[in-house]
Amino acid sequence: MLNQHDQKQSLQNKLADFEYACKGAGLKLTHQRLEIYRELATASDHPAAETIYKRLKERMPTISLDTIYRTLATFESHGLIRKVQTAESQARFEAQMMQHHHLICDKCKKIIDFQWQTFDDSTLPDVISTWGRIQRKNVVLHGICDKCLQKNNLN
Amino acid sequence: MLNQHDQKQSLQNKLADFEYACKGAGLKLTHQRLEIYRELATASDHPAAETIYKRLKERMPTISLDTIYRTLATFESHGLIRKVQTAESQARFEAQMMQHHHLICDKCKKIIDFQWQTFDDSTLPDVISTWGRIQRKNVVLHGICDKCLQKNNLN
DNA sequence: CCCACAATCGTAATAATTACTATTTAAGAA
DNA sequence: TTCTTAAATAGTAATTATTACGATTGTGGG
Repeated sequence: MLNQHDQKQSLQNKLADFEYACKGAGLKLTHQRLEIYRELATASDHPAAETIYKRLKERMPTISLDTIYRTLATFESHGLIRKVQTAESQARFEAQMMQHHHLICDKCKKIIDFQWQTFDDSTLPDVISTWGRIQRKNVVLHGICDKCLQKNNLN
Repeated sequence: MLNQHDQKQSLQNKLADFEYACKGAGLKLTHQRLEIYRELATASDHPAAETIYKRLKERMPTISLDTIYRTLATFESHGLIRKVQTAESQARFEAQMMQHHHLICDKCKKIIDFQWQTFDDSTLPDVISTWGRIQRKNVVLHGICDKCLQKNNLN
């Protein structure tokens, strides 16, 4: 497990890792894949496929929405990115693969990443032991962010 | 906060609470709403709208899919049920409103509820404090359940 | 440089959800 | 109990999100 410092991996390194992973998986390194990955890796807002499409279209006017969806699915199946669990209708994605947790504003739907080492180190309750093989344990916090509280005078 | 024992609330009590909540919210107590709620309250598999529709159609042949969606949305906005966060395209629902957590099999997509008092009692990391107002904190565990492990010889 | 085949583009199709309108029904008043 | 009215439903149409398809393009190995 990498430490706090390593999480702030430079974009350079991420892209290098990405290229290496593509090579290893036999995935051709296309312009589109590189740009889609770069877009997701630099985005901090866990964008939906449609959002990525709109952003990329500025730089790559001919890119197709199908390519975005297909590529994101490919990336996910190779463990390069993850689909974020939300209760929204549109799926959202993230390139951050290090252990982290989510803080979700139920008003503006903004998702923030955070670390919680104490939780990561904790042992699961006994009932779980017979269930199967646990691969990930994550915390999801829901609430209203400060900005929304002030905007709507909900405080 | 109710204790462990109260969580195993009888269907009778749940339905009574439901009727009371509808009355309080000015929601008409229709046959459809009652049956949709009953179906969800007795289901243990966090069903999708479509699933509820199929099940109810046996007993209520004329019920419309639109009613299922509309009613579930109404229930959710009144805090009677919750939309479960998944990475699937279909939204899934639950009537269990007591504090609990989810264990999800990434193979068969089955979702199991579990309790974790130690986690519920834990305090959040400091970074969170300035974010806004936290309303829920939940754990989501991902993995492969025993059944799937044996079926696919993944163990 | 050329070739094979994987990947893309543009569009069509499907899946999931929401909207619309005529009709029905719950629930309060008479 | 019957009447009244607004809310809710059924059936269907429309929209949104995602996936599929077939012709064309482009990567990467030889």
